[in-house]
Amino acid sequence: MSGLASSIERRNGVSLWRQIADKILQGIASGDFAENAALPPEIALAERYGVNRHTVRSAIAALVQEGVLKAEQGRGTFVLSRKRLSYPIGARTRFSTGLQGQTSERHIALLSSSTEPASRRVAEALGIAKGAAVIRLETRGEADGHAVSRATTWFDAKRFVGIEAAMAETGSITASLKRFGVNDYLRHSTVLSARHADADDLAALDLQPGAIVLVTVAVNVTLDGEPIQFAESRFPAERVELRLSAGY
Amino acid sequence: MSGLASSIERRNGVSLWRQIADKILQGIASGDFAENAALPPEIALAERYGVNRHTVRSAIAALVQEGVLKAEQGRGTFVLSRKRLSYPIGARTRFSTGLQGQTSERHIALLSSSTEPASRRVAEALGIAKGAAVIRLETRGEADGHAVSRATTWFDAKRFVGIEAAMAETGSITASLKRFGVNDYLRHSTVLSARHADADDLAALDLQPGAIVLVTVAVNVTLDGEPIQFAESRFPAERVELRLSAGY
DNA sequence: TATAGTTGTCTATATCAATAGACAAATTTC
DNA sequence: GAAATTTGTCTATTGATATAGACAACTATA
Repeated sequence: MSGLASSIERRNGVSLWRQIADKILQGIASGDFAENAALPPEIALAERYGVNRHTVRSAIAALVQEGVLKAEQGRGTFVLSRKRLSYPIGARTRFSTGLQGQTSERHIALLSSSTEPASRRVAEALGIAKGAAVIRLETRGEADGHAVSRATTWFDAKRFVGIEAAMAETGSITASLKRFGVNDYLRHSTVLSARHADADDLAALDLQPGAIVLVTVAVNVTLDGEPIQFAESRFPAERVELRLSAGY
Repeated sequence: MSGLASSIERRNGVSLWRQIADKILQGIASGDFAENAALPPEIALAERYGVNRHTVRSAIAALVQEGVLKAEQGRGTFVLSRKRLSYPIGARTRFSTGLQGQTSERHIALLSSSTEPASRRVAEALGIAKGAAVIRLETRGEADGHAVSRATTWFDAKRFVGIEAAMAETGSITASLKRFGVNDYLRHSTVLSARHADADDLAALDLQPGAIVLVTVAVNVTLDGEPIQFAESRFPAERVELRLSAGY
């Protein structure tokens, strides 16, 4: 790889400094720029990307703001360790077990909950009538104090009365479902896409505007094949990658 | 759902018109804006997103350029049918079988090929020594005349001598591997991420600058577990979604 | 045919983004 | 201590971005 000389596009709606900030992030993720080491000097980066030094400085300023880089006058600009989390995704993946070994502290925070009529999409996924009551949970996944996911989850309101309370108490979907007699469940289907983060995601995931999120839309079912949960999760692409293992 | 009022961020490196173009694309994908129907008038969109009408016009102009919308003076602006391709991904997925039923014509075009020493990443994936010769193929997947993927693939040069010729001839990885005695293979692991498209992707996938690509990095193995192929594929997020089915 | 609704074009203005050059301030190296 | 290297600050200029308002051109409908 090492996508060198893969140049920069002008007048496209994305400013040069943001594009270069993205390139530097890629460079860190791919190992081109080692962690805890100095970045090439600004003049070298400007030459490398074919832009003015001040443009590089804007990119660096944004990454310093994000906490990815640290600039020291006279010495250089340094890469703070910020490895991407690798988030396994598969039939039996749960949030807490997924990141085992990569982080020390992780849980799901319940941001808000509400009951609403099912949209067509939700109704079809859960196998209930359109307009039937569903419980919607807005949650944020956290690992080591950093937000790593932002999800919207729907349950059949009739079958899972009070699951929002269980969720707030336990901080775990799996534990909450157990209270309703669901001891095991499988991921039935997942659809993956990507887009720019919207204002909601930006705030919840502590991202800079323009950031990209990976989006998964999944249906979980019991071992009998009964759909119990429909969820859309957003992951910050700069901090998380999704891994599909063979044993899916 | 229906992320209404999820507002717009200013001075972040991404211009307002590009953010609004993204929102309109989302709206089409989510069904907020029906295909073949008229978009709300420019003034309504401007109010909805809290920007000037001219800014909305810039966004629409970009999407007209991309072929997503069609504006007609006096009548309105219309959504051209442009559904996302749903690309299945799993242990036994091949490009040609994957899109069956969704498109009529599909094949892989070989853009270029070369022999090079294996980087650390490639060597580890293929289980060969770093620096050993590998064949690199640059390909583009096409469906119905539209580019839907852009991939870089590596093979052990010793084991797959001349695979680039087979690839150019057959337009299929599966058929090419058959010539080397590989009648079946499995996807061993896949890592998923997303980023802004670089200049290469933009040209090959016919994207507008600022577009997002889904990135998969995969290792394919024979039934015996021998790694034979390492590939990084880029999919345009606005045209393709990846689907993981239960039967993975 | 008249009117309302919608897209297209034009002018003007203010701010952001990018380039350019010069020099200050801090650190490292000789 | 002097020189070289690197980040920080300042001024100036150009082009892209965003807002504002007015009006033309076209379409559909009453």
